Amino acid sequence: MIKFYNTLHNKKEEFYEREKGLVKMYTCGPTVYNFAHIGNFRTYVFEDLLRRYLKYKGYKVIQVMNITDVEDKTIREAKKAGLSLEAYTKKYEKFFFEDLDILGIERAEYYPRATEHIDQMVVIIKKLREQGFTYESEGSIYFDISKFEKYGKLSNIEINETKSGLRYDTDEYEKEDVRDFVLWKAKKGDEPSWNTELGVGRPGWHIECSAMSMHYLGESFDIHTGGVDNMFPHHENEIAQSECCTGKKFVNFWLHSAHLTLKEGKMSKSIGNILNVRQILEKGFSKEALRYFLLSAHYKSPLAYSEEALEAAEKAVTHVNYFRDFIDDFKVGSENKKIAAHIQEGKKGFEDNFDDDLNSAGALGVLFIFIRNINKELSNSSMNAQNKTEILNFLQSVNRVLGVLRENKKDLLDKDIEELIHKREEARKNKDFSLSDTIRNDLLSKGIELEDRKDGTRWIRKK
RNA sequence: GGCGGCAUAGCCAAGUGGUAAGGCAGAGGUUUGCAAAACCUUUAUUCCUCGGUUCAAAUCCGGGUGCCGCCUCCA
Repeated sequence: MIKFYNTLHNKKEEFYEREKGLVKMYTCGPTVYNFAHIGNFRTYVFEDLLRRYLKYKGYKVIQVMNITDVEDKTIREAKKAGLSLEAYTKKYEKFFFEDLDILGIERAEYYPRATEHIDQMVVIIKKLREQGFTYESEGSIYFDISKFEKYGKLSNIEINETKSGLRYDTDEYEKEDVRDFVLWKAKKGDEPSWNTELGVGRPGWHIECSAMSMHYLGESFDIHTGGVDNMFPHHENEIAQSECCTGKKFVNFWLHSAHLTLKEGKMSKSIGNILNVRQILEKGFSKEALRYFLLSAHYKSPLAYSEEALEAAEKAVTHVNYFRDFIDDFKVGSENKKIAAHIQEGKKGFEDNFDDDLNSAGALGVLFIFIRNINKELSNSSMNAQNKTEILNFLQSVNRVLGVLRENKKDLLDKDIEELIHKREEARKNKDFSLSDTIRNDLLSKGIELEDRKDGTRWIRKK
């Protein structure tokens, strides 16, 4: 039984799907006007964890992640760069997908671009207009939130209690109420525009997600996720426009992830305290360490960035990988009856934690206890081939969710390294320690670490 | 001003009524040609503070303090 903290009701709830065995989820994706920063990726890793765990539990998952390629920022930055909107956004879209791969984030089933779904947006806006939920002002179409009584339900915003003295840029908006939001923006200047039944213009940001989610997942679906900052107004607006359009409940479960923070507060482009994936790798951290760091705290707790935390993550990831390699290289002997029990315990602990609102931090704790138990077991007794296979299978199954194991060194075996190790073995036998140390240091400088054990020398790639 | 969240060891971080997981760092040990790594052992009488409920509280309730998020584009 899986439980999720459902923001819609502010409590943990048992998960249920609309269609047996199938989970349809929509995850708010990137606005492709720049590199996504690692705070953005905290949310994408959380969503990946959600997706992978649902699959681990046997669900078929259909995930949609939108690519926002038309809104104020993409238009502004494309113009600044002297590129067409398409040329400009495709560039960052490409970087985005590369970064997803670096972090081991599984691909969603659909990555719709807003610019390719204008028709679907127009259909929704027309329906809303027919039903009297909108009004027009200077060619733009706005959603009238006073027509939707549930407005504010998700974020617990009392719409009459807005901060007094709060300043809105009234020059830019011609709304009747400042909290109304725009569905369709009339063409301004030389902005990109589409000639539609609604006139010449472009869609507002909020309608993009409603249109793309309902197009691929239907009028009602199971899970919608995003960062907490999107709860209001974006998700609130999505609910309003979608439910007013269809008359049906939009989404059953809303999951929101907390921010990655720095001393200055949350990581955000407007504060300027951002780091992207490539910058982390340039500092010398591995991609697995970054992923581990991002899932080392529960997704609903703010996570503080620091290099110390990344260093700890790096060591922890190496620890797990070292263990996998140790098992992989283990010379089997007789059966060890305790191993199956440890695996069972580990599996239960892992699932209990993930069932409980994706408690990845708790699950990692279980994994390390498992590693210690097996190490202890093997330090003074042996195991047979079946034990070994079962341990490796368990690690693989856990890793299908966590994604922190590096490629098995045997997949990238390097003949030269093996040869050098052999040469060093000879030198050591001949007590030529200066040669053996030289070889060891050379390899270390290439990131290959040697370990002299009773049964020979092993090597691991540090990163 | 309104709404919400958080406060656990040197650092990071689980734990929501039954007597403090785990990672990193530190200490001791095993091992080693010497190392490094690995492995083992160990490290919070106590969970921001003050009161209350209870046989029992880090966990529930009330007051206080501090930090953060949202209320405006934002993962």
